[in-house]
Amino acid sequence: MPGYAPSEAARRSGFSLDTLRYYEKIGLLSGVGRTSGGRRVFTDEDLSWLVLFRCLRDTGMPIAEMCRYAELAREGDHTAGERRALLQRHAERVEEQMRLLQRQYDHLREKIRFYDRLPD
Amino acid sequence: MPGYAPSEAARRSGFSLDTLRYYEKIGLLSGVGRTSGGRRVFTDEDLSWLVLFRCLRDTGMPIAEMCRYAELAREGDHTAGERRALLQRHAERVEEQMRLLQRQYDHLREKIRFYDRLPD
DNA sequence: GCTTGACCTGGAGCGCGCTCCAGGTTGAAA
DNA sequence: TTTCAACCTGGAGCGCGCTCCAGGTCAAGC
Repeated sequence: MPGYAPSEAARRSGFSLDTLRYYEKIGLLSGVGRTSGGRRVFTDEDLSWLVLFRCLRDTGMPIAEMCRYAELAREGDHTAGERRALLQRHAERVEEQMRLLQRQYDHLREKIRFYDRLPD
Repeated sequence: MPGYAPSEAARRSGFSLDTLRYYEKIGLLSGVGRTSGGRRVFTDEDLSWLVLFRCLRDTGMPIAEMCRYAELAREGDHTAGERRALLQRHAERVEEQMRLLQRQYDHLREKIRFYDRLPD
């Protein structure tokens, strides 16, 4: 079990130190270890949670929903079905989001082409 | 020149009444006409601006940048090059955004498949 | 032992993009 | 003529997701 200092965890996860502390404060990330002096020590497992949070945030999941997911995971294996369903619903929203983004990107490209057809 | 009531403009653009007023207040949408009684009348041109704003918002452009674009447009034809460049830079950011979204969507799908492989 | 920089906590503050409210006006339909 | 929903203005408030700050502690290197 290596154990990472806060700055290292921040670097690896892409979250700021403040955000890591914030995630712990709101109970999204829980059970982060401490040194005898009270400093955080992040494990590989913490890091893999952070990787997941990064994925979910980048795809637009609200923090409240990530909290719900984390809470379910803490409750144990019997919540696996509910967790899967939560991710599945989110994935569908992401698909919709990707379609919208593509559609609006196409409009944007067309608008740019309009400028390209302009004289001078 | 048809001319649309606020509620009709809201319906057609997908923005709320408050948002339409807000966009006018901050100078994003300018020169919106009024009836003698002071009520807004949106033209087809206003509507096509709103369609553009919808496209830019949906693709994540900050409002300040849309203001900049609108301001350039008001300055006249000689700013066409700058406007094109602004949209082009935005389009590149959108491409990056789409790549990230796709990547994280793939991770999400993989995570869901992990649940699918679970017993019961 | 001293310095220094990384870290701690609790809590306030912020930037964005709206959204809501109070209190008043308008205008089309009945 | 009356009604009443839609609209007006100015300004306050909000939800989100951090971000910053003060005031202090810890620990590695000199």
